[in-house]
Amino acid sequence: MLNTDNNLNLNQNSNGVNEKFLNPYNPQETEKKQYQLWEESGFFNPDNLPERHKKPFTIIMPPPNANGSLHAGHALFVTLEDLMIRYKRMQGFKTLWLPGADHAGFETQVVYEKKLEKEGKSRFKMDPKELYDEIMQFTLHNKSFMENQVRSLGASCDWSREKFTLEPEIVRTVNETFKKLSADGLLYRGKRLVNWCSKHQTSLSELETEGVEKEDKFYTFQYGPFQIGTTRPETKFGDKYVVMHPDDERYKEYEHKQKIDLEWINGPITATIIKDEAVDMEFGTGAMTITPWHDTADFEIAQRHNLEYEQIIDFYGKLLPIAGPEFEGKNITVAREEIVKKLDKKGLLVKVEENFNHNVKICYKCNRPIEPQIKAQWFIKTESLAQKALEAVEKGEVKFITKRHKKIFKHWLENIHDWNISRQIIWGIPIPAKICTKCGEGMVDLDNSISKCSKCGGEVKEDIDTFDTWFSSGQWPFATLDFPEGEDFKNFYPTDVMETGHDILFFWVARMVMLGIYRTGKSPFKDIYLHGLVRDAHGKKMSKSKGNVVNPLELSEKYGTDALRMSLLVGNTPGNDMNLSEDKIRAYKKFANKLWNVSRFVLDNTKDLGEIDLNDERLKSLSRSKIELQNLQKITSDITKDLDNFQFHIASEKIYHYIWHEFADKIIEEAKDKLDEIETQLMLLEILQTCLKTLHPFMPFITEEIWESMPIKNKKLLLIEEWSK
RNA sequence: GGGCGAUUAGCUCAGUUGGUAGAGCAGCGCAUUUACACUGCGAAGGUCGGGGGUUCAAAUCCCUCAUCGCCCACCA
Repeated sequence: MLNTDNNLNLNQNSNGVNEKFLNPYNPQETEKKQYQLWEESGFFNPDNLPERHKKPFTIIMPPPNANGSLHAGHALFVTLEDLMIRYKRMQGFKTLWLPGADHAGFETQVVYEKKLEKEGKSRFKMDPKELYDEIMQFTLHNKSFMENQVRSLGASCDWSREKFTLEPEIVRTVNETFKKLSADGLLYRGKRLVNWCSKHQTSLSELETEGVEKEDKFYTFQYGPFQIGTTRPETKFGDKYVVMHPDDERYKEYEHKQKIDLEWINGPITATIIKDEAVDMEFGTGAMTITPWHDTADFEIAQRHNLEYEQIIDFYGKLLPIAGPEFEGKNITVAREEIVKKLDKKGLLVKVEENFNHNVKICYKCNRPIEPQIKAQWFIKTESLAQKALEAVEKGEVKFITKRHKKIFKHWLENIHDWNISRQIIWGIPIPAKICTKCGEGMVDLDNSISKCSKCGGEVKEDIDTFDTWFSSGQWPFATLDFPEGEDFKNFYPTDVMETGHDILFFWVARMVMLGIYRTGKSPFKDIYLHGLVRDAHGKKMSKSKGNVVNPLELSEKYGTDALRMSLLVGNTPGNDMNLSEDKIRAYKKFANKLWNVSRFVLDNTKDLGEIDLNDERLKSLSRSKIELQNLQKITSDITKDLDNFQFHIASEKIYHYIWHEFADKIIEEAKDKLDEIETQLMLLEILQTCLKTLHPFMPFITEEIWESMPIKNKKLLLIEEWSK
């Protein structure tokens, strides 16, 4: 299947140019071969790098979710991180790029549930253990698939150190953090209002919900002497508090905590008047009733005044017995109109306004409205953690490449809420805790040794919830380096660059900084490079429903990985979204071809030199005298500066421009008249080898392939060649 | 309700300390025994969203307006 002529031992070309250069550049063949050579060389592993590689440079790879194929965003991060790693490796750093795979708790469970649904099954009818094992199989299968995709994008990461988020060592670290948080008083189990998704049957963090504008009917009801407005009549069964602003002149005759009798949905009730400043006097009538169990704002009011809470809606979105026999068990979506009808009949409906615009929270996965519910969950007190993270940013221990993200980051940390880390899903790390069946007390229990409640002595049961994925992945940088005792932790922590998508700045980056400092005392990384979203050619967000999703592997198959990589680098500024079009990739395929032909020309016309030594005195004196070589030096030094400043979009364009419009268009054209001069030949070879080195981090495959044919003595892999100074 | 980003050639985007506007694609013209048709070369194309200001000089700094997009926020 392989064309052996193109594969082996074509380095010595005493009788003319390599045969392989007679054909156009063939990325598919080259890429497989070169990746294998790199991997077998062992140089992806920092321990195997030559002596000169001393100072560590580390990137922890954002572990891709092991639940599907890679998308364009993955191709982008692999390209950016591989660029940095290859550049630093050539510069002589002891580079570690640590790959991983994420079980991606809720994400994967959602993917798997969809699969189950298609097969007519439901997770709620399955044995939890069986379900877990099935998802594990599914994940491990995808994991190896995903790893090969990362390979084919050219990632020079150390596979020997690869970590999976559900490995025992990772789980141990995560559990210990949980315990430490508890010991330090930063963890509590509280009955708090959580974002409940009735479809997925789990609570979600603030970040896992989305706010959307929605038009609803706005109802005004007569509630005793008051008129109260609502968009959610179905929650009103339990409303027995009517709240107004203490300064509202209209209601000054009523006193705080005053009781009044009134007629309501299912008959007469006694309501209590509450005065609270949270009420907006300008809105509606300035009076409202509250449903503390199902509304965040109401919950806070209720807490302030020590009011009673009642659950109206169950966890499946159905009304509870409190709604009375007429409504009990009905789905809230159908009950709403019926309740309005009933109130109307009783003469309590004042008016209905159509098209009332308001914000509602929805589940970011299924877009169903979130039903706030009170539930006992584990919460992390985030304030002190956030404080430390802010200090690290202030002191410059963590730097943002895109300064606007520093602002966004700080703003979020300054307004942080406590973090609910309990999830009611099976696919994840089980929370190592016991819950008292009597008083509800939660106790952290890593070694399964607690058998009765520490507070009331009651029976305990295991907590069946799992951790929010981000709680464990927030510890990724130190967990993967075998914190606290491992050699890797001592050598490679803190890491150097965190490169990831700006969409997970809060989800992940902020949590890593907080938890990293909390566990290790140091920020887990020094520089944060955030990339934007990869959009389609016209700036539209890629989505399966729109059918504009591109598969990076198909593109790399079609145009070559190097071309794909260049198209993701040129003109892509840090932090900003980018558009990816096939036209652009095609342009860099042409560039690869151009370089291929340049190399053919140079190699074909420098045969007289034989094999030369890179330290050849002739090259050195040439560098001092030739204007072309001085210009080249200027270019490479500019590019070095750009790379150091994370200006990859500029660096990539510079090398592209130089090779095509300087080297090929001018230098080679002018050299054609004096090809018989040794000096000319030396110059061409020198420029070519410098171009290959400089271009290697951007386009690793073709440069290594050409390098293989360079007539250079004691040649190493280009992968570990020295970066041109 | 706050905050942020964008607005540059027909399209998609670069342009990091202010110094006569750049790339890819599309379109136009020329070139076919050559390193390269998976091509080369050349030309064309922009009052840098509007208005105002600072400056010898502004796409770049400041103010303001407009349109689009994103993020954050417990207003029934």
